[in-house]
Amino acid sequence: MKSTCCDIHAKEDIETIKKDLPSESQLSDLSEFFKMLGDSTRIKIICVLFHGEMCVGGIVELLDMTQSAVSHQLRLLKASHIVKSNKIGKQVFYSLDDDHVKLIYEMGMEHIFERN
Amino acid sequence: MKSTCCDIHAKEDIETIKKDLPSESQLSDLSEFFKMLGDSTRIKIICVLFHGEMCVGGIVELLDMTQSAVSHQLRLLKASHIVKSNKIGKQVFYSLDDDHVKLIYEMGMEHIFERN
DNA sequence: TTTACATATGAACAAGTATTCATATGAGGA
DNA sequence: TCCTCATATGAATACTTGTTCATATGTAAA
Repeated sequence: MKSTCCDIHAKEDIETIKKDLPSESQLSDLSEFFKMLGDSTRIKIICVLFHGEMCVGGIVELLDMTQSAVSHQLRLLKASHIVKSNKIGKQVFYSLDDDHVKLIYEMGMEHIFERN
Repeated sequence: MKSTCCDIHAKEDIETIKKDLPSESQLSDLSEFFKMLGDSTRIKIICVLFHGEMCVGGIVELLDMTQSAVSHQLRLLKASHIVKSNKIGKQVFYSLDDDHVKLIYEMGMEHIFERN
């Protein structure tokens, strides 16, 4: 905890970086966002929605999961503004709500493939 | 679970999308990767390393956390090939090991700012 | 207005995980 | 060699979270 450990970095550098760091709440929001992508079920749902709008029952069939489990995850994704919903009759259609997600997904895939 | 729920989508569509989905293990790897970004402490560490190489003690001082907690998280980040380490004498310097991370981080930030 | 269907939701449980504490490792200086 | 410093690590604990089960809501058809 002593500041003597990093002699290679002047005290000023540490302070400069500290001031440059985003706020606690911003970083918290950001990690919450990535946490949404950090679950196998949710990534699968997002993957399905890359193909376009899909109703809950369709997602359930595609992923071979419980309707309840899918519904719970859709709720989280919606709260994070990653998906949006559109009710038509008895059915609720979900679709992606953010163009960044596709790019982020693709770069994540690149990371997976390029690592040793 | 009946396939009658999504009359708007022909049975063929469901099967087509199913075949188009990445493998279970790819999606699992991908979600594991995002899971690494989905923690406040780890995002902070990554954020610090955007400024360049930094020793453990420096990160500890910057984030005002236990050396043990930081070390545990660095271990996870290293296992995910997000950071790499470089030992010089008694100190271990960590730096980013993947160019995608910075881009992914920035897009994540855009998502945070653009949502309502 | 009943009934069936599509989806949402609350509670409970199991599994996973971040931090802490204590201690180990390993390298350089005395 | 002995001691100190920087970092790593194992075990324990508290907390978070994904799924399941049961049930509620809401919509359309009969």
